[in-house]
Amino acid sequence: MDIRELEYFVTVSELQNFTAAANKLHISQPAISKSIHKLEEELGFQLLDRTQKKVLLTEEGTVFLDLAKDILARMIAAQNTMIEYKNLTRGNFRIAVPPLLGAYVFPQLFADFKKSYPSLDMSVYEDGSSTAVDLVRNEDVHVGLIILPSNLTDLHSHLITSQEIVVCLPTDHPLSNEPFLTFEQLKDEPIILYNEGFVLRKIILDEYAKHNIVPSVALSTNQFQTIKALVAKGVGISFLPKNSIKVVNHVTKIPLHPHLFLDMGLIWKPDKILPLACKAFIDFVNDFTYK
Amino acid sequence: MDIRELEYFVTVSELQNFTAAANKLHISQPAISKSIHKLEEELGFQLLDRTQKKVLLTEEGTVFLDLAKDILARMIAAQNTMIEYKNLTRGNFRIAVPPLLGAYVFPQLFADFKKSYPSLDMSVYEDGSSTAVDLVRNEDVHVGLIILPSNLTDLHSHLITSQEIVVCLPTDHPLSNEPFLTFEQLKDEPIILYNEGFVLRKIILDEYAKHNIVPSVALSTNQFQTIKALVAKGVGISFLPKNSIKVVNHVTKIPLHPHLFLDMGLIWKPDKILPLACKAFIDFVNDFTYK
DNA sequence: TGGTATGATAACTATAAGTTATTATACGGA
DNA sequence: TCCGTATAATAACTTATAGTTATCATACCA
Repeated sequence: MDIRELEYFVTVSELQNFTAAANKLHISQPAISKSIHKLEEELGFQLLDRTQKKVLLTEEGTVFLDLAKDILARMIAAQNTMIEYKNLTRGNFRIAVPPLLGAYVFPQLFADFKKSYPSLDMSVYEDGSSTAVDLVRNEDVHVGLIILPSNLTDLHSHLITSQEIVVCLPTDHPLSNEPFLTFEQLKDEPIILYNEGFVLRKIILDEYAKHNIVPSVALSTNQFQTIKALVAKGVGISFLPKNSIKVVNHVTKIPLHPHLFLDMGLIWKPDKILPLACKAFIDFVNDFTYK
Repeated sequence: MDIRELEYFVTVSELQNFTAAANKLHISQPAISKSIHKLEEELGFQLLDRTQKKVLLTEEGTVFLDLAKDILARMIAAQNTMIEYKNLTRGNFRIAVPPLLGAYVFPQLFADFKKSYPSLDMSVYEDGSSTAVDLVRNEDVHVGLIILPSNLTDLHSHLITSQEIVVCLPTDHPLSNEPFLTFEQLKDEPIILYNEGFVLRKIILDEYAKHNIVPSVALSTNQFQTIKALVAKGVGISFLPKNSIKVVNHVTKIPLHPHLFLDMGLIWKPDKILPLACKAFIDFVNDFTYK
């Protein structure tokens, strides 16, 4: 019992005519005869009554017609669903986005991607409990948005944007008019950082360490907004990606000397077969330029 | 996209192994490989990830697996349904049963048939508006239970039972002790008959006519019970099949001379393909002896 | 009653499903 | 780290079957 046989049977039933069905299906009439006979042989009774001029369904044929139509409809529905996946009008994937990147790189990326692929869904994992790299390695997510480079010989990666890290000072700070600042100039300033575990914290502390300075950490938080507000209030200075803070009242941004950059990119597991939606996202990111 | 391909895909997905699936399906492993490749080719993307030791579903494969399983389940359900029709554990047909036969031949027949084929259903058409013969000719029903013979060259028929028609008299009637009765003896008795359109009425009136007697019809009814009650009350005499009245108070049954018989049988349209359930009924009736 | 339409049948062809033999590769144990 | 095993892919070939053309039998309509 074959899908093709069902299709032939349904067509003959509807047209009540073998020859017409053959024409509609673009095959010869004997092929239809053979197929229907095979089906009837297999079932053990007649489905069609050919004694009259018109081909009519037997009682059993009527029952079988309904079943066959249902199966064919589901077959077509399944094909259409898969075509949607193929056409990227359906699909979803999982992406890990750490808080820092979720705050300012991801929204733009997401919005632009959605404009191109409105039907594709992504599930965002922003949990701070595992790093994005681990989530990708464990295949809990298909791709991760991270600060590059890490030691990622086992993962593919793609750079999205390189952002300069700038010093954030209260506007009325004595250093706020300098064209650039060095870590030496900042050694006595209390600083506001992300909590332990955030990549940006580590990068800043590593820079201080390079200059053999032990900074005074006024406060740690996992909230981007909190950092900005605390800087504005004069609690301390901070370091943030240049574009993450457009215009904030009472906060001045000054580049470091030498310049300090933060590379952000996408990572995924090589060899692992990704959802088409995720491949589309990777390709999209490839062409994406962060504004 | 073929049922067989779906079956292979589902088996491989469940066993996570091409070779094991091939063994289970009793075909060679390359046949499975080819089939899965064909499916993937057609859909335009991979369903299975063979990069690991175990064969794993891709995201699209997971979606397709559900759809494929559903289609296969419905295919099997359809086959099982048709097997039930074949095995006569499912099925139904339509039968015309005129009121007279519905009252005493049919109940026995129906009960015995149901004992042999408890899952088969029959829809009984007992409407007096069309005759059973017409209902069979128009294919409103598959078979009819009728008084034979009629002029039925266009229909197949099968005799079920031949019943003697007896005179029904009140027990205190002067003729109630006769061993048999002739129409001559009954010419002045008021008679109670079925309504116009009932076969038995016509048979009785035809018999009177043969003897050139115009009987006095006291009353006509379409109710079997009414006839019996009216005879018991002495309103008139009547004529009924011998076995239709077992023992009724105040009613005596006396054979006619010469004997008058009523042949009852089943009719159906030749060439017309009947439901298997109906064929089973015809075969059953063939072996049936009316008690 | 003869012509047309239609399904069945027979013989043949083409397609595709399946087979065996073999290769490439990933994984696990020593 | 390397070898042996398990497993999927590939190639070449065979078989099964779906489809074709040609033709016949039959039912219906004018």
